[in-house]
Amino acid sequence: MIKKSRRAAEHSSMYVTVDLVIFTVLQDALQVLLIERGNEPYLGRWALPGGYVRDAETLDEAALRELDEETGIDGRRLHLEQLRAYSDPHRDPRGRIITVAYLALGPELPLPTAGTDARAARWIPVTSLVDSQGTLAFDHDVILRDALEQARSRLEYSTVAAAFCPEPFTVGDLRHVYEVIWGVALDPSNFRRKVTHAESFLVPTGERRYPEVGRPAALYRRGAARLLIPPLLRSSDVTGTGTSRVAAVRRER
Amino acid sequence: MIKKSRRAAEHSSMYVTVDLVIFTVLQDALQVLLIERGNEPYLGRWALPGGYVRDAETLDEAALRELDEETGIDGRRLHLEQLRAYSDPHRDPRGRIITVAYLALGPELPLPTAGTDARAARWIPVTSLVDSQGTLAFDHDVILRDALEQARSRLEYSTVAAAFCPEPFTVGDLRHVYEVIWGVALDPSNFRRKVTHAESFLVPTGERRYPEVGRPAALYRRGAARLLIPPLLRSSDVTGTGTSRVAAVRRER
DNA sequence: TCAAAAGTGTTGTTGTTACACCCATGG
DNA sequence: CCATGGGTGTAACAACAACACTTTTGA
Repeated sequence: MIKKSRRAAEHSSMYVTVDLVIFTVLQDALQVLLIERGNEPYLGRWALPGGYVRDAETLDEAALRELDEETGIDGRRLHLEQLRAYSDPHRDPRGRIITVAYLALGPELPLPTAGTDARAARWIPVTSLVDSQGTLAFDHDVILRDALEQARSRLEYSTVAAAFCPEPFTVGDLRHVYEVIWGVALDPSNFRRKVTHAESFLVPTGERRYPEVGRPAALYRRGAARLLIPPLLRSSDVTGTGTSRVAAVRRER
Repeated sequence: MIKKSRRAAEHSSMYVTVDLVIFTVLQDALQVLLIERGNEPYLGRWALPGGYVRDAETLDEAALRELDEETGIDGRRLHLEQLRAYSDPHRDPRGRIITVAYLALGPELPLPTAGTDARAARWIPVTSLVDSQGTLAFDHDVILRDALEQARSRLEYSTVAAAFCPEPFTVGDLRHVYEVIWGVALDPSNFRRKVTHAESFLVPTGERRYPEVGRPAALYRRGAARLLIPPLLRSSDVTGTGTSRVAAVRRER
């Protein structure tokens, strides 16, 4: 912010946007909120929700505002973190627009209504998008891929997985989140031990949930801990995209 | 990038800068490159090097260019990664300027020459800055703190520590980097086992280095691995700022 | 032969994996 | 009484911390 102010042509102001990668777990799949664009460029293509950053707001505030405008969700109820900035000079055909992507994680959210200039808004299974690249507007394919990896990594070292579960939830609910996002099957007994032994991760309510079939499960709320100690590591090969093998992998040797 | 284009006053273009947190290990301490500002605002105050992003370049390219301009270093020889964006509307008194911070890690670098509009450029021990907050220009104290935590965390899961060591280096050199950055003492034998067992972290050259005193040490170059498997975790309480206890902590119970 | 740093071996502990087994409920 | 998930126990194994010990050099 110091140098080269004499050569004004070399640097000029730019537009800055935030784009939101909003994940939720729905129907045994990780889903991302996409909108169908109602304007040029990329008219009719699916894209991440987002918008311009205003003069007097921080990026975090812009992300929260866009979240509210696009989904009607109160951002304080979900996990929101900055992912990174994307800055290719040609990423937007309208001109120089850099964007800061945000990762948002939340429990089963209401189906959003389309905004004023979006034709539609939908939850889309992430796996269907990652398998077939090149479908989203702008560089949103890349952003989505980075966000997915970030989300998977976050589950290892933090307690954010609980942000996907409406409270109160069972250990089984929580395990389901891990299985869907990592695309693997986890051993129920070992998983239980780990999450219940991690301090301040789960707070028992004392209540139980009676399922249609099977033994009732203890209910929990989210504890105060935000870091998961010790971490819950994925055993390596969690690189694929499929939720298809969730059932198949269990107990394979 | 879609909504509210009719209310132009709400969002306007902004200036975007990159700021560099350049770390090196020098004289048993982690040092950061700072410049003394030669212009208003914050004239005479110490700040992170950085500059405006130009029209036709990505943020990465801007960071590499600034690195070259401020230090004369070829950025391809060191580790460079995006940290995050800082966007407080009042972070720069000149107006709305958001910045994207970069973390750069490299081996003992040449003492930089001051740029055209910086009075001076110096390596400063990080601990002296973190202990006394509120000394740097803009929000650079916050950026520095975030960068330090990021660097400490990176050592756990990646092989970047080797980026601080001029090749070829010994296991002792590498351990020294960990000790200085984490501010703790590590057990030499256990450290050795971990880094030599991690695949493709260290490549033996077959040579040895003969120190002034003591047994000669095997020399290594950096291997191809960028992820450290298994990770080298700091045992928890690595939160302080001091390198002062490096020697004292060893073998405490 | 001593100091100093490199490097090896060993032991107890902790966390993980794989799996056997028991529990509580609705049909 | 059986299917279905919830939940406990346990033995084999891997990683790790602590630390005793050996090796190789210059002085």
